[in-house]
Amino acid sequence: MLRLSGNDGERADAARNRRLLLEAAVRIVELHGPEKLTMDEVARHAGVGKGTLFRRFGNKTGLIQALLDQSGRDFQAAFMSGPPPLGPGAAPGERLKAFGEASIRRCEFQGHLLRAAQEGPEALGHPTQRLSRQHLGLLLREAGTTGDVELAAYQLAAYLNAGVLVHLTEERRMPQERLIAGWNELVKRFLPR
Amino acid sequence: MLRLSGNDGERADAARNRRLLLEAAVRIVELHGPEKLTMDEVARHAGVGKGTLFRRFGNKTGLIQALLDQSGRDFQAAFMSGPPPLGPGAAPGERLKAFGEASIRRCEFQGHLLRAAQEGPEALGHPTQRLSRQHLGLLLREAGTTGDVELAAYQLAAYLNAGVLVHLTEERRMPQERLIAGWNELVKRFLPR
DNA sequence: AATAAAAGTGGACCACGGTCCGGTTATAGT
DNA sequence: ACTATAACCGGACCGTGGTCCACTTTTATT
Repeated sequence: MLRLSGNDGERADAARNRRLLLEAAVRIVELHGPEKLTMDEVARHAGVGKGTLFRRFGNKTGLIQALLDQSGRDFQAAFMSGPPPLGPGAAPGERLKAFGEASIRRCEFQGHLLRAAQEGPEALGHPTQRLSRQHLGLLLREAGTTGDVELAAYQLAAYLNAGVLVHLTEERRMPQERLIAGWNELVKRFLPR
Repeated sequence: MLRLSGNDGERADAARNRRLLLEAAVRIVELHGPEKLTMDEVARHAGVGKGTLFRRFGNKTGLIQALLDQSGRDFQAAFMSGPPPLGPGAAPGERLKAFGEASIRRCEFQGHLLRAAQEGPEALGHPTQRLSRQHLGLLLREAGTTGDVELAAYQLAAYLNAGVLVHLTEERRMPQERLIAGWNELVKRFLPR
């Protein structure tokens, strides 16, 4: 029987192409902005067929998530096991504030990509989003919030949606500080007094 | 100089085609569901060219908004000038609760269309959504909520987003009553105690 | 009734996301 | 080295949303 020897169950040529594709995508975004990121162009710049691109990343959302993967992992690691106030060690209320602030700041540079990755009917079911809500729910419970905590997590997460945040900053021209202050107010409303 | 005589600045043939197109769209949605609502099919069933369809409604979102227009106008009229508790006359807190409940119930039958109409980067800037947020902000102010009321309206509206609501009901299988109770809890958090 | 301009019309055309499948290549076992 | 097979590859192809523009129809004016 045949077995794979690549470290991730991925053949060497496939791994090479994944690298080429990601590099091409990064170059396109840096040079021409996220709106020019089309699947055809990525494949073309990588010198690879379109089928390969879709086999590697599933769809455009998957490609964008791969692009965001590094900073996404960093972010997850930070709030799951990093230093306070984002990570464990601080009071849950402080961690909630830090979580929102970090999310909002992340939108400054990656807002458009994040929005693209978060739109579509299935986005809310994606593991990354689930993890965020789970984390929010956990902190709320730790903080002693009563009632339907699961829904409360959805309510908090809804405000941190990249589509909302980008609209607020670009269309409504609200500075980050205001969005962060708004988040802190919101969090305070959820904490028991 | 030429002038239009149609009541809405629309030529007779154009009005006829608008009617045909809307009827075709309604038929398609009723018969085969919203996912089968393609612009080509609508034009074909209406016996009209695609260019005409796009001239009338701008884009697919515009067509869907036109489909939702009737119930949307009813809803707006209800909370702007209808009977309490949705309309003026009731306490602002009660009106807020009624607003959310009505929004959530509307999603039961029109969720998928509403979601389609609300996705995309420009949806948050659409007049309908602006009006909703304005209304929420007004009620919050009337209720004596302090702080950044404008952002608070965004925070409330974010939970009533059709994408969120549909996900909650269909993916997470939450009953409407729970979503409504969650809304009431949320509203309570925004009211001064 | 004739006229001219504004408004409307339709379908060819385009870009993009996504699928499919016959041919190719890397890999494990011999 | 040879072979079998799973994984990979590329690009032709499709559906959909949206644009474009030469042609037709309505309408106010005369």
